[in-house]
Amino acid sequence: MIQVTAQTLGGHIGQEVTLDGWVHRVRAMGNFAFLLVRDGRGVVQTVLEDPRLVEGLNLESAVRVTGRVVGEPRSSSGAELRVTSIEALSPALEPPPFDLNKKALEVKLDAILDHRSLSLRHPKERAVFRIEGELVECFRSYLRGQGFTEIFTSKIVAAGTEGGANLFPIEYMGTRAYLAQSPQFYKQMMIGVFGRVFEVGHVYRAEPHYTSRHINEYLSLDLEMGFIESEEDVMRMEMGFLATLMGRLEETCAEEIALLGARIPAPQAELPQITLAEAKEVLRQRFGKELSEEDDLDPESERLLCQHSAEKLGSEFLFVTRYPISVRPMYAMPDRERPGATKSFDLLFRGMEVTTGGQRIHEHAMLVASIKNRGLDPEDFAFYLEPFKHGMPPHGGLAIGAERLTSKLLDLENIRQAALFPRDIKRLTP
RNA sequence: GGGGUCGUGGUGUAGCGGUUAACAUGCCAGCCUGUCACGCUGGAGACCGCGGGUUCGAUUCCCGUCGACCCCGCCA
Repeated sequence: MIQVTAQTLGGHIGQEVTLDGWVHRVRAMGNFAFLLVRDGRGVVQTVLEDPRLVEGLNLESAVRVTGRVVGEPRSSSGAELRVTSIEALSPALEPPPFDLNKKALEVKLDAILDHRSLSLRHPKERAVFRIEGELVECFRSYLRGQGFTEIFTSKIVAAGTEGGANLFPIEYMGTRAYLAQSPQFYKQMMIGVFGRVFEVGHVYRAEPHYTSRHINEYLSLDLEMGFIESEEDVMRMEMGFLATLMGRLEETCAEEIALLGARIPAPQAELPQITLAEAKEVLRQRFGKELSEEDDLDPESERLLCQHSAEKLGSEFLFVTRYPISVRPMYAMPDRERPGATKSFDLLFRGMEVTTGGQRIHEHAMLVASIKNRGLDPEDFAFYLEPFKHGMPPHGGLAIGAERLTSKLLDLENIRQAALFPRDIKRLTP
């Protein structure tokens, strides 16, 4: 017997096939019925000449249906499966808590997350994660093509990379450890080994915030590259990745993108960039918003700048560069030409910061001085500092928040919708 | 840590100082041979989050509490 899926059914007209999936909807028409079977990626309309075949089968029951595929102009898909038998592999014990077969899942976020394993069955909910999976896959394949090596660093660490305030402490063999807030130190250390590395992994932030763009565990797409001329090399790498991603998503996720009604930006070889100082000037002149020199951008400014970029600079992306030393971590490379500034950047997209990156300090003495300037003790960073005594090339890197990029790409209202099982200030289950 | 909004059948909403608490969807029963958000008829399902107060009377007003969501600081 031929096994088909929602994707492949149309190629088997005239054949006897089986299809595995879940009872998505039943439309009983009297002497016959339409049974919609949802499988891992699509939904197939099947026809039952005897509607009693589904009697007593709740929605969401796992079934194996057998029948013949026929071309059928009356069906909007052009083909349908005429079912001769239905095997209930695992009947649903009760109806689902909300309607999974409507066009949109009209349920409050709270209920969606409380019943995550069920809400994800909705075609639109799960589409988000097929796209997110493609995004990660593209990140990997693009960087491999650029000579990067994938690394897997420990998420259990002895100290944080940028201060200790927002770390999750854990009990570790009688001593205190922390969940990693970033693979920063390790990816830099691996520059001395591979030259170019990347990592896809969860990172942890214990910040007690509750907003639509924060979760306490998020997927960080990190890269770090050695032998660079400046942070511009890192920005170019990100532009290359993003252009490739946009083209690829349109190819591999067309169905999901259409289902979600998402607007994927057209691939652009170059993305606009402005310095932080220029950005503040735009905010002042165009939007009447005053920010002091030390201020970082607040969320409203990020939204306004993206509006500006879309309207005047021809892109929904915008690099903001040359952040001051005061708002960047100790490893950020100072800009020799502009005292007080660093060779760093953020990437804004549709109103949100989706990336932070920059060139790093690679000279041992300068790094030690920077650590001391922050009131930190270089002794505490001995393991990190070691490779810097042994030929650490000029290097830089960045981190992309996968859920943030995904949620903005798909116009999701809340970042939690781009996390399978989000961890936030209140939610530890499911 | 600070500020705001909201808690009404399974789900999503409406309403309001006195109501048989409404609508949609789901569920149950019946009808329907081409639906694709199928349709039609009937039915069940809510002590209006919890506690206290004001009032002749509170789901409605006030206070507290718990919960949810949003914004800010910070960040991806």
